[in-house]
Amino acid sequence: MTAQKAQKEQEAQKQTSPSGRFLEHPDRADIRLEGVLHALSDPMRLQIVRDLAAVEGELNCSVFDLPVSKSTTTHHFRVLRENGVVQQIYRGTAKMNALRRDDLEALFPGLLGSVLTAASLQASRLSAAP
Amino acid sequence: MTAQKAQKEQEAQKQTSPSGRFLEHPDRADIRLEGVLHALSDPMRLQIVRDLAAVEGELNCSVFDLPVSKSTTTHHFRVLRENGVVQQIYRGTAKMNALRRDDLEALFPGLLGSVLTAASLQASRLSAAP
DNA sequence: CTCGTAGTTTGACATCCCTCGTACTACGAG
DNA sequence: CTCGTAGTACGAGGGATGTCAAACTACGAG
Repeated sequence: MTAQKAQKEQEAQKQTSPSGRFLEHPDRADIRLEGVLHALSDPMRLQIVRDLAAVEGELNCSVFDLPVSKSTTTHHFRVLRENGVVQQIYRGTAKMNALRRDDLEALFPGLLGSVLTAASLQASRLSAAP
Repeated sequence: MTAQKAQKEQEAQKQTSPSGRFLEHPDRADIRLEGVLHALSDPMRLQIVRDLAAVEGELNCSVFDLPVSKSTTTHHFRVLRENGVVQQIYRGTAKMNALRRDDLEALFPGLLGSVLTAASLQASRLSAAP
């Protein structure tokens, strides 16, 4: 499922779901470059974004094998969402995550790609040097 | 003067200058993507980088008209230098600053460009909507 | 030598950020 | 209905960050 479909699904949930499990997302126009850069400047969050980019779809929180507690994981996903980097939506007990590729590309063309490339290069560089 | 020339000049100073006014810079291999993103995620520092990029050369600290005190300005330049974004060198009483374009381009191709483009786009976007 | 200019250092302060544990809620399976 | 799973909320602690003012250092001009 694409991020756009997920967004529409969330819109639908806002009107039909009785339980109020909604997640606030910034509008595209409210996403700030400084916020995005800050969100990406944490190693844990950068790893999350790389994983999300790798699968081209959406992932639930628990597939990420992060070396931190559950609360900390929640915190990092919240930062990514509040800064407009990811789209989150509840599906049953799971919370699915997807990159907001289109929004980011429209606002900051090429930025996500070069950050992902840079992260890959750095990862190779660091693992190659013992 | 280019950043490379400035670096050589600093190497020379390390051996000849009696006063010990040197500034530590990370080697290219020690520059980390997370650090660069963090350095760029502050509005003040992003503005500095944009100004440096605009002139294609080097600028001393005082040409930046930042709405903060002198100590805070020193602090921001230090963060940029310690994270490998700028090259600094003393020339008389002035401290000249230049982007480390080549190092950044080698490590993270396209990153600096897309960040600068994104910053320009955002600036237009924000100033256009009153 | 003396002075002004440019920038640093130090210390302080408020705030934010990453992390955690514990208690809690929402949902699906049975 | 009951239970297990997935994730949230709520502090709280410890460290980093952005900001400032005041005292200081280094250099060039005169």
